[in-house]
Amino acid sequence: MSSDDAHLRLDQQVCFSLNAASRAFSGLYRVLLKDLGLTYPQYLVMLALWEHGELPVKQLGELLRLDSGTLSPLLKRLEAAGRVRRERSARDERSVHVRLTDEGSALRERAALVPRRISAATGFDLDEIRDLRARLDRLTDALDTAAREEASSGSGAE
Amino acid sequence: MSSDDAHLRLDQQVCFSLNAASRAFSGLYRVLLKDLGLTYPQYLVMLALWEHGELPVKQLGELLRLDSGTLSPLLKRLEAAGRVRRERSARDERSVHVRLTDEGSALRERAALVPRRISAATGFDLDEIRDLRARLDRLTDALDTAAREEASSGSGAE
DNA sequence: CACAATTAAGTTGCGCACAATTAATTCGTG
DNA sequence: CACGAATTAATTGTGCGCAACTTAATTGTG
Repeated sequence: MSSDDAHLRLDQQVCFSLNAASRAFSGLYRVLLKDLGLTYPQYLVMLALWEHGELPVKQLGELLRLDSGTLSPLLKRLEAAGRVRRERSARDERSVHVRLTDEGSALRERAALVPRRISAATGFDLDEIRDLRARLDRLTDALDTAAREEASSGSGAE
Repeated sequence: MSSDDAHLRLDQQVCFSLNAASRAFSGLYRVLLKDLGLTYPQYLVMLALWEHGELPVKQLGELLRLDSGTLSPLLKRLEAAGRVRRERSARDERSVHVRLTDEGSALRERAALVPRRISAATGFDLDEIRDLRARLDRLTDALDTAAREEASSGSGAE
């Protein structure tokens, strides 16, 4: 209704475009990971484990920005599928360590082609990818900060 | 293990960054929309209705890239909250038209501030936003195309 | 006109994301 | 050492996204 409708609408569409792109990625990953019996979030967990070997749930959550409400059932499914094992730490019984089974490690070979096919599908070159990633990470930081501020000013004690 | 690990890992992170940015947006919208009693997907539906007044579910799905499996329950919730009404079209009884209630229309005023606050939170200027959106839309198209090709070559007749 | 193919919504089932809560363990401080 | 605060996972509940399927109406073709 005001004069800056165009501005406002455009802006709304950044999030919309972002959302669409994110879902498009998921769709492609879904197809590529189907044979491996992995979802995209499960694939991310496997990537982290292939790189680090073993991780406490806490650290996995920090790496992937996911909380236990998401990770606990996800890890349960990965364990049921024989890809990982979970065991309480002896040193700190609050902590649960996730590590690959032999089957989980072996899956790495079969997943080797995935990144290349994703890369090819984007049609972006390395510089473009780097640039896009940088912008997105900057955006994420800005949004996270704003959300925290809104949350604390909205109902907080000030 | 191969020489292009860096390339592969970077690439994986585009999707990761994208996903993170998308969730960060959701988080901020969640805070801003809380008072209105809307989720972000519900807000998108309301935006479409505020713009078009009334829409068949089919067209709503095309605008938002969502299918009936997602929209049907979402619209049911919006209807239960008194924001929209659904009625079967008289001309074509397969089609269901969604239109705003008075309460739904009135909500527009209260949502007027949201885009501005989102815009401010990104820290991006108009050109940057336009550019980012263009890249993301290009990416989405490329990924959608690739997913379709993978799907048809994976199990299709050719 | 009849009937197969198509189209539009809805339903079911599964997995993810996240808020809120709970349970168990560890830490910190008196 | 005791006990409250903090930390770590897990659980519960709600909503979204999507595949697969169902139901009902319309369209197209003979």
